[in-house]
Formats: sequence, structure tokens, C-alpha cells
Amino acid sequence: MLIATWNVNSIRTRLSQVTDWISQVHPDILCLQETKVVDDSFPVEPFEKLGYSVEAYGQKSYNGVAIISKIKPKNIKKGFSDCTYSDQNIEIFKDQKRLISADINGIKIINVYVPNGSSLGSNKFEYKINWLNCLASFLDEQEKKGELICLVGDFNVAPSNLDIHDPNKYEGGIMASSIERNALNNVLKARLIDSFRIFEKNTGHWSWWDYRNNAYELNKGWRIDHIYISKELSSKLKNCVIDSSTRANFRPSDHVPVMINLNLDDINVDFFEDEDDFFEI
DNA sequence: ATGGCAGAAGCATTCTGA
Repeated sequence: MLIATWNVNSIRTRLSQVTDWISQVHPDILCLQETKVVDDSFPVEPFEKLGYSVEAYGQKSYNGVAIISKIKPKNIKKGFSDCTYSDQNIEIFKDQKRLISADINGIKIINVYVPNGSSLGSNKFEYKINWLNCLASFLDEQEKKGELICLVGDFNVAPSNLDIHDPNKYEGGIMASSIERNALNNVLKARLIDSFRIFEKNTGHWSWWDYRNNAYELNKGWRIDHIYISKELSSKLKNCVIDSSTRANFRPSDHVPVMINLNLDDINVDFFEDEDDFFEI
């Protein structure tokens, strides 16, 4: 099963690029971030024509996430519905559409667009850390239920200095601070692993290049888009790839897709027996 | 410290992103 994540920076502007990519790669699940559109205006039909169902959770101009899936997802939840985070009133997270989750093939897919955070010490930075702490509590709840987790998205955090083209320049700053890395690690704890780092131990692999300063042409990128899976799934993980080719498209997103291949042949997926669970073309 | 580029809203310019 191919599971992909892609911050498309507006689904309406990037629509043909996304459908082209799906037609070439045939992912089973594609999680999108920064769709920048309310649910009623999400371009559903192009994906249905390709045999996919669409679950969107968006807003005007900013943020927005979606799950595009060959198999119709179950138990779709939008936002921190199960969050028991007590340090903050979670109402402050409801205006920004940054999380959607669903059950597919017996796996809890959690698609997130983590706040950028602007700069250390800003109000937006505090919001980012609180949001990550809330995500940690959301995952605690899933763990209690014994869910197999696949947590994907744009995390706006480079997990280590290997994930930055010039760590000396950026270390300690936004997306590279120990505060953010600690908050991310508190989400992952010992239960989730970074799919990409199972296969690649070296630096030089990026999922985002700034639009400015010729960053792509100079290959000055960051790895901030991630696919984290439950430890229990690690034996099923066949590969993890970053498809940097899309960054060379005409009018590209500044992010590129990241994708894993999970071999689920020997996983007990009881609802496969249910014909209803397959999306009708 | 600032700006560089891109998208949305909306029609000039501001806000946001990372």
C-alpha cells in the first residue's frame, strides 16, 4: 500500500499537477496540506474520476488538509476531536483547519499541517508548540485504543541538522530549534518512527525549497515533510521516497511528495470482507 | 535587519507562509 503526503500550497492552483502525479504514481492514499479552500469548493470530481474518494477539512485562504483515498476511509475526524490536552483551551485550535484523521486498511491515518511558528518567541511560535503538545495528547488517546498509526504531513520541523542544507546558518532558528524538536519528539515518543530515516542516514535529502533566493536551483532545501509509523508497522515498511521531481514543474508547490510502501499482505484487515468499504467509481 | 517568491482576496495592497 502506497501512502503519500504532499503540501500542495493551494489545491485549486495545483490541481492538474496533483492529478497528473496520481495518474503516474497510483498512490493508495494521498494526504494533502495547505489546500487553501473551503470544503464546498474543493475540486472533488477530478479525484473521483480517477477512482478516489475525497475527505476535506479546509478554510478560506489558509491551511486546509485532505485525504484522497482509493479505499473509502472510515471514522473520519476533523480537528482534535479526541484531544484531552488540558494546558490550553483547545477551542483556540478550532479556527485553523490543520488535522484530519481516518481509518483505512486497519490503520489510523493522521494527516497534519503543523503551524509554521514565524519566529522564536512570537505568539505564533507559542501557538505552534501548544499545537504540537495537543497533537501529542491526541496520539496518546490513539495509543490507548491500540491503533496502528501512520502520522503524515508538513511538520515545519527539521528533526535533525541532517535535514537542513546549511545547519550552521539555521540551527536554533525557526523549524530547527531544540524547543520545536523536543515538542516533535514528545509527539513521537518511543511509539513512532521516521520512515525516511529507516533507509537513508545521510544528509542532502529535502522535501521543501523556499520559493525565494533561487533555493531550488541551488538545492538549498529542508526536510520538513514526514511519514511516521507505529513501531509495530516497521517490519511492513518496504521503502520511503521523496519525489523531488515535482519541484521542477511549471508553477510548482514549494513542497514535494513523500511516500512510503507498506506491505500489508499479512495484516488482518477485517473490513476488507465488506464490499461497502471499496469506493465505487 | 531586510528581502527575496508565491497564493488568496480582490482590484491596491496586505497577510501569510517557512
